[in-house]
Order: sequence, then C-alpha cells, then structure tokens
Amino acid sequence: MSHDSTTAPNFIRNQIRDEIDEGKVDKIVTRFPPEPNGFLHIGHAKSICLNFGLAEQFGGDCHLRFDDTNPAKEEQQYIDAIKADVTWLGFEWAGDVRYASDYFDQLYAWAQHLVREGKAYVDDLTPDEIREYRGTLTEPGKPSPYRERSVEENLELLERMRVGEFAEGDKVLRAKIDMASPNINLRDPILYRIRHAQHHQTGDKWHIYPSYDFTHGQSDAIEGVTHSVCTLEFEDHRPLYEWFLENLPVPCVPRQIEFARLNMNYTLTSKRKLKLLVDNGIVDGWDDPRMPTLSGMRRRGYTPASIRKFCEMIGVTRADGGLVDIAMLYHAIRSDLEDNAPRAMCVLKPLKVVLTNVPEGFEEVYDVKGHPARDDMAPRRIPLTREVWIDRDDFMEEPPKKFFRLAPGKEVRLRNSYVIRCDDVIKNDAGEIEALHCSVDFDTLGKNPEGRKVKGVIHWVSVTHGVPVELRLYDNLFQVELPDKDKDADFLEHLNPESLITLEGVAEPGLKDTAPETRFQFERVGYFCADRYARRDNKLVFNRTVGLKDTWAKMQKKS
RNA sequence: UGGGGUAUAGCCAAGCGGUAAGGCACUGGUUUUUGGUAUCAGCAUGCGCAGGUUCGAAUCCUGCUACCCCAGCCA
Repeated sequence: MSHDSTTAPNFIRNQIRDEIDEGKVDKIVTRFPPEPNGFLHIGHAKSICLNFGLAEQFGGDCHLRFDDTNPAKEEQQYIDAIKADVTWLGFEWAGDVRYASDYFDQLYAWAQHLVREGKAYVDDLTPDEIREYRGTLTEPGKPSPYRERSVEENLELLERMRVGEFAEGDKVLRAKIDMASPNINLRDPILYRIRHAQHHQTGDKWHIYPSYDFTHGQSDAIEGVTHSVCTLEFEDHRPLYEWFLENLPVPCVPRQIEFARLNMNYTLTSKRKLKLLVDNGIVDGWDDPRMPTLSGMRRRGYTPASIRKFCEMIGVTRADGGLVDIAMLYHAIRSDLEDNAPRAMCVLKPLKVVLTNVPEGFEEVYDVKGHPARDDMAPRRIPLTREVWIDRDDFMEEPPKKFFRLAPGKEVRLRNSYVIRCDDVIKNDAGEIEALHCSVDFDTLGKNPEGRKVKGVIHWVSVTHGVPVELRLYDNLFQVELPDKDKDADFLEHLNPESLITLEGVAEPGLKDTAPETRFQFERVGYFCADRYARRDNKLVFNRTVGLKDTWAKMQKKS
C-alpha cells in the first residue's frame, strides 16, 4: 500500500537513505510493537506512520508484533482492536501478525545459554531487597549474595522456575553485567520473573515470562529487523539491547533508533489514564469520540488520511518536551474534509420561519451541487416549503454591527434559494421567540436583489421534509493544555464539562438513509459523521468531527 | 549531587561552514449564495546564553543555563 507522496526529511529517513546509498543495507525491515494492554492512540499513530512509512518509502517490510510478555495486563480484545486500527489507518503488515510469545522457546534457550556462559544467574532476593541492592542514581549497587551460584545450580533452578515449582516473587533470572554501572539498566537487569498466569497466546505453558529488555532486541533479531525504532525513554536501554545481541548467537544485529514521542495540548496519551477514564465511565468506552484513541477518532469522523497527514506535519525528531498544538490536527481533518465531504444543510437549534407571502402547500425543489468544487458528487434535491427551520444563532432581535444574518426588518438569503425579509417576531407568553414571519423576494432566485446588497446567507431546512437527527457536538475532553501537568493533582479536575453537547436538529431530506460513518460538511457549521453504531429513538446520530473555522465567533470573542 | 538526552518564531519543524525552508496559529487585502474555501501579502538582522576559531558560524571549539528520561519482578 502506498499513500501521501510528501515525505519531509527527518533524521531517521536521512540515515536510512544514506545507509542504502552507501550499500550498507539492502532491504530494510521495521516493526510496530504494541503491548496489547490498551487501545492505540494518536501517539501510536505517529509510530505506526513512521515504521510503516519507512518500509513503504524504502521498499522494505514492516511487521506487526505484539510485545506480549506481561500476561497480567494483556487481553485478546486489545489485540483485536489494535489489528483493526492499524488496518483502518491504511497499513498492511508483512506476513502474519507476530507475537513476542512466539519466541518464548528460543528466548528460554538463550537464557540457558547465558547461564552456561556465566552471564546470568538465579537470584533469591525479594523485590524489596533487589531494589535496595540496586543502589540509587548517585550510588552504585552491590552484588546479590546469589550472584556467584554455579552454572549447574542456576540451570537447575531456572528449569524449576520454568515448570512452576516456585511462587511468584521467589526468584528471578538476572543478567550478570555490572552492579556499579552508572546506567541503572546495566545493574544486573531481570531477564525472567515468575508469573502463574494464563497467557492469551500460550495459555498455561509458562510459569516464567521474559522481561521487555530480554525480549525486544532478540525478537527483532529473529525477525530480521534492521531498524528498531522506538521512543526516547528507551535510550538508556540501548546498551542493554546491544549487550544481548553481542552475547547471544543471534541471526542478525538490528539497530535501535529513538525518537521523541508525541505530546499534544488538551490531550492525554497515557494508556493508564485513558484506561481510568474508561473504567470509571467518564467516557463511553475506548472508542468514545472524545478519546484520542484511533477508534475514538474514527468514531468522531477523522479519516485515516487526515491522521497520516497530521503525522507527516508534526515531523520526527529527538527533541523532547515539545507540545504539538491540537489546531494542527484540526487543520489536517478540515483540509481533507473540505475537499472530500459532500455538503448538506442541517439546522442545529431549530427556529421556525413562516414565509407569509407563500401559499399553503407551496413547494419548490432545487437541484444543488453535492460539493461546490466537485462535479463528481451526487447532486441533492432541496425542497422549499412555506415553513422552514433556521438556526437560532442566525437570528438576533438586537443585532450588533456587522451581523450579516436575520434580524427584524433585515434581509438574508436562504442558501440555494430566495432572499427573505424578517417582518415579525412571534413570541409566546413567556416572551420567548417562537417563530419568525418573513416575506420572500421572488426576484432573487439565482440572482442578486435589485438595488441593494444582501451579504448574509443562512442555511435552512423544510419543516415538512426535514429529518430529525441527534447531533453530538464534541469538544476537547480537557479544558487545560496540560491535563496531567501537576504530578499529583488529579487530572480529572481538568475535564471539560462541555466536551459533549447533544442537540436535536433537523437535516435536509436527502440524509434520511445515511449509512454509518458517512461524513458531511453541514454548511456554515462543521464536519459531521454518522455514528458507527448509535441511533437514538430511531433517529440518526451525527458526531461533530470539528467545526468550520468561525471568524464571526472570533470577532465576537474579541469585542 | 550519577548516567543518558534535547534546545531554531506563539506551536511543530527544515537546515549539517556560504549568509534562516515549509506547515499550524495570527494579522491585513481580494474573491465568494458557506463569516467556509481559494488567493495575495505580512510574520526570526537572528538559531538557549557567553566566549572563541574562521574571510564567513544556527552549523566547528570551550564554558554555562534550562528542560526531558532512568532507581518496576511494566513496556
């Protein structure tokens, strides 16, 4: 599969290009290695686009490999969701889906190899003791009293760990490297721990599970990965990654390259915290349209292409601590949908307008383009009747200067139809506006009125033909740029109470049988997507992906 | 106070010794039956700071400063 020709330079692309030019590598192999303990989010999209994009650009392969070494946290539902998300984003992994657990036998044999070489040992220290012996950032650690066990004893103990003779926490297998290393990862890192857990792939076969460090590089090597791209926090692990490759008879030597993970304002990308939102029912599941998960964004109406474009826009660097403006994401989806979403009229907050100089039973139908700049999109048929809905926001009884919409005595154009003038405001006993009485200027269809300029154009829907719809207006889940900035303060305090506003609107008749996941631009309002699942009281549900740019609202806010 | 990293505009980011790309955001003009779109123009005498090398430095050297990551039997 191949998309998006724009390939801005970045340090990884440059490096690989140079390696290929110099003949150091022929065909590259990358991999996307998620742990199946949650749903993929926008930060993972950056990694997916990078890894699969690299393979595409240089004619190599990218594998999908689940890093499934911790059965306590992993679930099959996450595996299924992750596969679906990667596919939806538009990428195809080379060969079958892979699992680190596919390599557990080989990993165990390599552990035995290290033991035989005197480079690994079984440690009986408790977790607390191990922590104490490890030292601190500024003080060296000290060797475990079990560090010098014989090869035979280590081998036997390791085997007994494997078959489940010991309780969790009783023993671990450790590499024998350097307890005084300034790099804490090299202070005899743990290779295997005891876990009497059912594993989603291997069932009850194992009672010990390899650590990330003992698994990742070797899995890369087994798969022939050439470039193992990961995030910056693994930088300190690279010496360990390389230590295993040097001390084990691996078939090839991958190189680890780190890049900065994505941080975006108003957004959380901690799987732990996202899971908390889900588990506490603060959002409506992992695919709630307010979630930064790929499945949430899909439901919200984001297109795969817009997410890929966003990832291209933000670039790839080693500079951390940066914060991408979510406006860039909004730009990416707007520009895709501006080009590709058919237009429709939909009234969000209906206000009835009676066209008083039009007879009862009047009906006139307009053929309207599906998209102003594209003729390949199906035209729409829009009926005008005596009563129409307009948006309450398009009328003001006492309009400010430069309000180009409806007001008493003022004129406005009904989009695709006539210019009307507001003659009367009908109110109920409570003084609330119930309807507007307007008159049509019949000499304005498809042409400007004589002798005056009518600047305003508003959208509308026939009362008799419009289809009632539920509209879900989404906004940022958090109202502060950095919801988890305060280390200990509760990020839930920063939730945006208006992240979801539900309205009962009316859409033009052609939308009656809209298929799930169909996207529209509701003219003058925003981009909406028919929900994948929901229908409410047999009504269609449209999720607002993002609003149109609104310079009027901006002007209002300023003054 | 140990180790590993990173600093280019409000934000993201190119740049790799020859005189600061691009995008987002913002500001102003034009077009427009979407206050949308499109389009034009503006937006770093300066690249964390201070020195030095050089005809020439964001790029090389030295010294500072700020921020990020690491003390899970998580990944």
